[in-house]
Amino acid sequence: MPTMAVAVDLVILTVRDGALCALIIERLLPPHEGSRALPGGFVLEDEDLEAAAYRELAEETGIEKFPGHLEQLGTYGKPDRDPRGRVVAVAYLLLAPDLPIPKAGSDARHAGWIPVADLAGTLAFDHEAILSDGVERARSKLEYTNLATAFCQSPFTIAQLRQVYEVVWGVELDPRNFHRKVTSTPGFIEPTEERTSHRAGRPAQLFRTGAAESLHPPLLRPGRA
Amino acid sequence: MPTMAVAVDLVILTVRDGALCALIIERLLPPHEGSRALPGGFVLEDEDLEAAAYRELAEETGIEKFPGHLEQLGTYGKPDRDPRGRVVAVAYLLLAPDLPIPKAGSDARHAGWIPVADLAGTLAFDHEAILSDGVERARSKLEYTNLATAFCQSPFTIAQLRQVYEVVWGVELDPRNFHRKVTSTPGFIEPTEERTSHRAGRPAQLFRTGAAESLHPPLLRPGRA
DNA sequence: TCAAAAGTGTTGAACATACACCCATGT
DNA sequence: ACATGGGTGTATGTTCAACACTTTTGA
Repeated sequence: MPTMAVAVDLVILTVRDGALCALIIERLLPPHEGSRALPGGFVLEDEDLEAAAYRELAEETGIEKFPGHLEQLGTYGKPDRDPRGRVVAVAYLLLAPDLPIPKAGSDARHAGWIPVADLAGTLAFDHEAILSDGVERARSKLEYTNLATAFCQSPFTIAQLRQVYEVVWGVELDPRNFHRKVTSTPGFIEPTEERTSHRAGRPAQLFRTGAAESLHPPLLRPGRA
Repeated sequence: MPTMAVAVDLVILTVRDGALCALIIERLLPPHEGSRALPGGFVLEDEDLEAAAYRELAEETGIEKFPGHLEQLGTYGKPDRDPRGRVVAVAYLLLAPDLPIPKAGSDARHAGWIPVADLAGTLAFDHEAILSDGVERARSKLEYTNLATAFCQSPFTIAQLRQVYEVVWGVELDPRNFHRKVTSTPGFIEPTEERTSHRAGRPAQLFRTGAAESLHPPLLRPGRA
C-alpha cells in the first residue's frame, strides 16, 4: 500500500480596491524558488485536514483567528505535479475580508494581496489551475448563498456588499433593486442599530451576516446589467 | 515530511425501481469484515486520482467502461477514520444509469444496488457521511445542470427523465410543465428521430443528452409540487 | 370506443428590471 | 442651497404553476 505526502494549499480571496485579490506568497526555497505560489504546507502525522489549513493560514498571515468562510475546494493529485515527488494537495478556499497582512509570516516568506487578474502565468506548480477553480467556485457561490458577506467586515453597508458582487462577477448592479433584494430575503443579512458616519450623502444602515447560508431562489445572477 | 496512504472511495448512484440506489460492496477483509461499504481502494504510486477511481470502478463492477458522469466529491482525512492507520480518502461521485452488476467483482467482493434509504447506520468507516454528501451533491446538481440525463440510458423519454427528478428530490412534478421546460431549454436534451414502442398510450419521442452542462436559470427546483 | 400516456394552449400570480422620485447628511 | 449617496414606489415585461384540452397509440 503506497504512501505519499499530503499537503493543503489555500486559495484566499478578498475584494480590495475594486479588484478580486488572492493572498500570494513568494517562495524562498526550491522548487520554484523566488516565484509566486499559494500559501500551503504539508499535513502532519495526526492532524486533521481542516486543522492543517487553519494552521497554515495562521503561519502564513501571522493572524491567529483569520475571519471568513473556509471550505474544501478540491484535491489535486497528478503524479508529476510536484518535482519533489508524489504530493497530493487538498485545496481549501477562504473568502475573507480585506485585512492588512503583516509583512512576513512566521517562516519569513513574504505574503501579500495580488489581483487575480495579474497572476496569469506566474504561479508555481499547478497553483494557477487551483486558483482558477477557487475563483470559479466563489463566483457560483455568490449566486445562491449569502457568502458575499464573508468578504465584508462586520458591520457593513449594502453598498459595500453590492460592490463585492460587482467585483467578483464583473458586472454593474442597480443599487436600488439590489437593496430591495437583499433586505427582503429572509436570513440573508441582519440589520443593526448603527449607521455610517459618512463622507457624503445620507448615512447608510449597517448590517451583519444573516443565518441562512443557502437560499433557494438565486439571489442574483451574473451577466445582467 | 509525513506520508500517508491515499484511497479513492466511490459514491455510485442510480435510479432503480423508483428509488435512489447506491452501489455497495460487502467487505471480505478486516477491518469491518462482513459489513457494507462504498467501493474503493488505494491509489497506486504513479497513478492519477481520477485514473484510480476508474480502475476501482472497473474492478468492483466488472464493467470496463461504466457510463455516467464522474466528478470529485471531496476528501476525507480525519486521522482516526481508518483503524489501519492514517488514510486520506478522495471521494468521487458517479451518476450512472441502472445497469445490472455482475455478481462479484474481480476481487470476489459482492457488489449490488441498495436503496440509500436502507443504508442508514450500516456502512463501515465514515462512508455514511460520504454517501450523504454525495446524495446531497446529486440533489443540488440536478437543479442547475442537465446531469439528470446521466441517470438515463440513451435514448430516453421525457417521462423517464422526469422520474429521475421525482425520485432524487422526492417530489411530484407536473408532466406537462416538465415537458415544456426541458424541451424549451437550449442544450438540455437533443431530440432523436426514434419513438418508443410502448405498453400503453401514445408513443413518446426519444432524446439524448444535450451539450450544455450548466444552465443559468435553474431548470427546476425541489420542494414544489 | 375506451383507457392511458404524450404533448399543447391559456390564464392569473409572482417576480424582475428599469427608472422616477423622495430622504438625510456634509459642505 | 446643492451635491452626494441611501432608500422607496411603481409600471412594464417575463417566467411559472395550474389545469383544460387535444393527440396517438393498444386493447
